[in-house]
Amino acid sequence: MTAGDDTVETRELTYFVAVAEELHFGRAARRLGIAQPPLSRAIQRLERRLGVRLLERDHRTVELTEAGETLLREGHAALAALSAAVRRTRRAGRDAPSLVLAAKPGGDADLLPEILAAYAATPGALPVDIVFSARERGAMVRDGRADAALLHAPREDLTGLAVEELLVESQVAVLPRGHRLAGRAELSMADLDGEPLPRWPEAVPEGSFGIAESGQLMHLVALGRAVAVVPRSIRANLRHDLVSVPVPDAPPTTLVLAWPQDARSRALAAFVRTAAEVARRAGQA
Amino acid sequence: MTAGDDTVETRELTYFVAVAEELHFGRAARRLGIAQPPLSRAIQRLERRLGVRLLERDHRTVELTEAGETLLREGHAALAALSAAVRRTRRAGRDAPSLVLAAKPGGDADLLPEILAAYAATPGALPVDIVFSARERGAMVRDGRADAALLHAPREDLTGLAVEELLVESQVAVLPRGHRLAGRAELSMADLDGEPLPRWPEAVPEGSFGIAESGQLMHLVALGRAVAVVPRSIRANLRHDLVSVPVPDAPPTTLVLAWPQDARSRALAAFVRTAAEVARRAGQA
DNA sequence: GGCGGTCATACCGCGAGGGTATCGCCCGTG
DNA sequence: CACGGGCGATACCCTCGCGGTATGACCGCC
Repeated sequence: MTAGDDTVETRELTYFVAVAEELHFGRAARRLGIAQPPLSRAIQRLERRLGVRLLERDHRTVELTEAGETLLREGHAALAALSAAVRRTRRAGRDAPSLVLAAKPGGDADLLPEILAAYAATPGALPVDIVFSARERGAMVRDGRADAALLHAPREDLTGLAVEELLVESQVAVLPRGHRLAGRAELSMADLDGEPLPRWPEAVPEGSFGIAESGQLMHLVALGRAVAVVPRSIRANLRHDLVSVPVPDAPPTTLVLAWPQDARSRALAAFVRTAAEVARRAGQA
Repeated sequence: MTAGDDTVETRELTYFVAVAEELHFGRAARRLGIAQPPLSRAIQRLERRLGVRLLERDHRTVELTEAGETLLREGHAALAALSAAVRRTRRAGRDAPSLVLAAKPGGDADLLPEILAAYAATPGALPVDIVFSARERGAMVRDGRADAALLHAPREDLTGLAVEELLVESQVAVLPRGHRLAGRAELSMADLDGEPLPRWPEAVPEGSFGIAESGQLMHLVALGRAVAVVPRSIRANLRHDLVSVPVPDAPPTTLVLAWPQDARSRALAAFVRTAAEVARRAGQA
């Protein structure tokens, strides 16, 4: 009876998400670049179509209903899937196809050069564009900006991605050369209690400066403002004024190659296979 | 420069998917309930907006370009996410909230009654609606028709779902009472070579009748038209004219409880916790 | 009690989207 | 080889959905 049309236009959904995030029709309308009345009507129409009240609006305040919270969360995901589809389609239509790999500077455990060389030797290999990003790599894969990314599990969220484990790495603490613990042969996490944060590069404490890049982090460590616990492979590129000390009881980090779980590209499959092969060889050596 | 509008309306995407699946504008238009010319224009507009050619149309034939295949695959997923969002929103707006659990008849390893009882005893428990389906359970969770499902790994695809393992089960062969192998204490997969299919209930061979329900399968077995290899828990409900024989070398099946990986419902979380607890206790007993 | 702010309503104009008719092209066929 | 049939594209028209402006209804605040 109420059933009606089961489809929701992306415009309507975009509008709703804006209002749900702003909780204010006027601001949302400005953000969307339209006037407020059409926005009000669009939301009403959407509510009518879904047969569900999404926003409880009092003359003073706007708040989400249960259903509204659901649509905000799920709708956001749906819009992301949609723009990912668009981005991937655009990329697939380019005349010069390539693979985009998102990596973190210094976060490749030095495997990348060998992987790239091995892949380039593969028949039918595409050019590989490396994009560096410290925090957005997972999102870049999910939204189609990148074909694959090197991520660190379990530090980074892998939901929605297919992964291939490349390397399990124990962790080391990075300390200034003169630090009281710098001479120790190894440390436990307990030894580091009370040391200045950020202990984990990506978990930026609220209110502190964001660490966008490992160079910044290392700089902070050198200044005695922080202590970092990072995968041991970064030891190869350590600044001369820093030392590393193994931390056996820190949970090991796994370097993984991640890609969209429903990807079908032959080139990507070959790249993944090659990377796994290179990592396996490196692990044995 | 070409950038233009980054948004694609769901109607356009639906249209494209129809054409891409039919590979024929006329048929697609009929399926969509519109005339052919507007459909042609919509596709052209979409191509213009994306800046990519999606369909190579010769006066005789229509075929997908690389980009078109990408958009078909990804767009399909995006539309699914969208209708899942709508369905979940509608359900969240119902005045009588409940949990919908998809199960397979006979596929609950007899855990379900206890799980339901334990959950119902939980403070704030919602009513649980059980929906039976043999093949669609995973899809039902993905598209929002169900909040959770009991699935059998690795037989069923779990991508995109969060899961909790409930029970690892070894498998048994189900045979007619008079079968030549019925007296054996155990069997290997090799013993079953050459036995009539379907060996696996969900893998329905092309061209045979679909086995929609385990009663049908058991009937086929009783008629000597098939041999089934299934989780051992079904032994409890076996027909009197059938016998079961352990098959130790068949890969074990895991009964898992699966739900959408980004679900946030408190009720669902409680249900999952309860189910895991019940399964753990049952496993110890 | 006026004033400002908020969301809803009224009314209007335009353009996107759908329909019909037709074209242009190619192929199969007698 | 001429012709008809089937296909997608184009031309043209019309409707209605969407957005804009103006205004209303309601409320809290100075």
